[in-house]
Amino acid sequence: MGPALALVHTGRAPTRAVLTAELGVTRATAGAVAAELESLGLIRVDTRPTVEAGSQGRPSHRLQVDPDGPVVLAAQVHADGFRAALVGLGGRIIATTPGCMTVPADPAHVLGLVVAAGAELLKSTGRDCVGAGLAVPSAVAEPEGTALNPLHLAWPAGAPVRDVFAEQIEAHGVTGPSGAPVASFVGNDVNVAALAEHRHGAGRGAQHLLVVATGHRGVGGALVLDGRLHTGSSGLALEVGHLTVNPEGRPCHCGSRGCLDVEVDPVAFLEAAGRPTGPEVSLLDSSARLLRTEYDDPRVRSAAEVLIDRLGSGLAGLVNVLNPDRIALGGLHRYLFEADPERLRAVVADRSLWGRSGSVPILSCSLDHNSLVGAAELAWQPVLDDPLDALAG
Amino acid sequence: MGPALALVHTGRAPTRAVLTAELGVTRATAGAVAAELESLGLIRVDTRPTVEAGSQGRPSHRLQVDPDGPVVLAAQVHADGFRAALVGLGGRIIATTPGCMTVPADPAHVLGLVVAAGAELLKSTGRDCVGAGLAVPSAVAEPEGTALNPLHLAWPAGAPVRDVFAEQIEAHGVTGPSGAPVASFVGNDVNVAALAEHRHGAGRGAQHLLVVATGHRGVGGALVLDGRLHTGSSGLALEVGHLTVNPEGRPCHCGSRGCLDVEVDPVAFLEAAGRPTGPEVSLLDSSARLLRTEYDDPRVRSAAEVLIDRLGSGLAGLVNVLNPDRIALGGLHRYLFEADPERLRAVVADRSLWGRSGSVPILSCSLDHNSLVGAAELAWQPVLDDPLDALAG
DNA sequence: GTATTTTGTTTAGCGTCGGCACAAAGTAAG
DNA sequence: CTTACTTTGTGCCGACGCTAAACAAAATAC
Repeated sequence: MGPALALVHTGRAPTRAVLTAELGVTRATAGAVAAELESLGLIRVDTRPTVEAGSQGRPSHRLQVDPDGPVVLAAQVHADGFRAALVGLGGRIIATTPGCMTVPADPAHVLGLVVAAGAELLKSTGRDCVGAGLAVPSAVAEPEGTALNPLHLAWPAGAPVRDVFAEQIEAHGVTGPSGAPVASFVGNDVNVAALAEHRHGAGRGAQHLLVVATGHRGVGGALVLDGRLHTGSSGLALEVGHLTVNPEGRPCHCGSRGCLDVEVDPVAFLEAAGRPTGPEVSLLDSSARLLRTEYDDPRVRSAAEVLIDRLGSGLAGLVNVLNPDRIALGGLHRYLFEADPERLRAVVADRSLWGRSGSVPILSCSLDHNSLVGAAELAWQPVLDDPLDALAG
Repeated sequence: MGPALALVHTGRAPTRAVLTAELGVTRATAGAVAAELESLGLIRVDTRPTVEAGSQGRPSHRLQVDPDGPVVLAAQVHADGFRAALVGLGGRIIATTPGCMTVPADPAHVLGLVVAAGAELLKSTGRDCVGAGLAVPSAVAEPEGTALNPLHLAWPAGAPVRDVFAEQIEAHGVTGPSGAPVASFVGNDVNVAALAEHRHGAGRGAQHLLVVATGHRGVGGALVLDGRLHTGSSGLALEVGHLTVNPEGRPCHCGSRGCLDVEVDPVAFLEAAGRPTGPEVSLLDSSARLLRTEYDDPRVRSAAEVLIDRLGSGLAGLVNVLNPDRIALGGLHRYLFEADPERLRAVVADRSLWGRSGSVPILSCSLDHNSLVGAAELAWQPVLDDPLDALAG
């Protein structure tokens, strides 16, 4: 049954006829698989006649994820607080808490709060839960599941986030249909956001998707290869923050100088534009506002151009190494790109080796809450891989 | 039957019992698969009693590739000439031509010579041929199969090497058991060398293997992910030659300065060591000799240390992005590494972000003629994937 | 109204694999 | 030397999943 549910999940199998073609099996087999998924309550077959212009033959029934089907619990923690959501198949956010602010606290406390919020959502909606996923702003070492640099959270380096999250899931009674605590997964926020963008957003249809994004501080990268996240052999791949993008640049805590991490982030931008870098929470937002509404201010524009050139230099280096066929940008990088798309495209093309790779399409991330949806993707993965086993076991 | 032959090919299935465990099937199934492969003439079952100390139970028969089985034609062209070989399963070189020198000439001429040499080997040995592979010192664009920068060969950029190679295979009557011309494949020399090292050399058992190597001029990189070559979405990944490793370095033809390509190659080394850079053909060999026999010369040592530091800087950047669990070095990089292994390891560990990734093991490439064996791997791949289909079709 | 096209379903049959029993070939212990 | 035990290899049977093929259904084309 393998990848059939994934095809419906990502919208690549709108009908049984397409599913048949995508799976490379007979209509009989595809029909049986669809019936099985329907009996599991995961998908629905819409038998209403669809008005499709210019098509001959018997109209096909539409396959769609069951809007009343099971959900997964998605959680995100970041510097300022946390958010929990319930996410269905297809990346649909069924319910979400408002963004909650917290003071820094130890992992068990913060994850307890976010899991409690998610459990509350489950209770109030009455949905079945089949998994849980968490996105954290830190590299996550595999296979231990520890957070190596949760600096923004004031957590100790090496905090065992996977285990703590699993404990909280169990403690708050987040159980699946079988009554046992659901399986839980933890990933870096940019990594899982890339997964979400690949399946439901700006990365749909890309073979190799590179995502680069900033949060309030620091730069993250992620790579989706043939539909799977590339996290390297110990979860630490795509640490792109310390590519050199300005040989004369400011020193970085890593020991080098001119790193992407310190050269292309909201602080660097606001300083270059001569704006205050006051209360931390709004650095990204105020950068975005500046780029969108005051781009005719010469200081803003020239600051943006300098940062665009440096970002382009970093992206070109990544293009030479990874040869992706699409790039999606998030956070400040997205706003810089949208301020002057052609400039960034030109810099990347100019500094990457092959015109062909240089012309790699660059897009903005297109999903709201892509880290939440991505955390949910982690939790959905076992169901996508083997629905029968994941729901029955 | 999938990966069974690949397990024998790479030495991971020495007996049927191990094959059973590796495939995760029953003994009955594994035995049937082995019998099938034996009937195809690909492997042999050695029933002689093997002396294995300390093992209870019935001794197992050894599975080995059939030394008299079919071969593939492997070809390599480089700046100075070419070489052809016949390679059996297991990466065994059955026969090889001596290295042949040529003057630069057009692709059809050079590839005609190398294929003719290979055809001659086939004729003189009387072996069955089931495929052909070619390694070229140039990026190969996919899916076109064109050589983008065959500078060392004095070929035009964009030369359709795959088509030309296939034409020469057909023209010289290199046919398989069915009588049709064998399938042919072309790859970049460092890429296919990485494949060979992963399967039969220094990369055995690695999950994600990074290979960096120099030839006479220029730097090449390759990445093997979960046993498959990562060539990016258009064949141009791992162009590592233009990583910046020396911000104050010499200008590079790519427009930047201080690129790995010009900072860590034989010319840069010999110049730094105050040695002549005369006749092109021996630049790599004389660098190697210098590093092995005159490392107590202060100028040699200090030149080597400077280049080791720059190489380490480039490798650290790649480690941060790719997070491999092993690195294998070839060409000059190998000799630099062997001159002072601890220094290179220390630089890589120091400049990569995580101590854990920093401690990634670094090794020397260990196969003779790894590009030839790698070219053969390309040709073997269809047989490994589906022996029945590849040999019967 | 009839033919054509495409989709969906039913049935029969084939091949692959797992489970199981049994045989084979060694070591370990008496 | 005999017996017990462990591990490997093989033959048989049944469950399962898939394909092929025929049939049915629902639209358009003429």
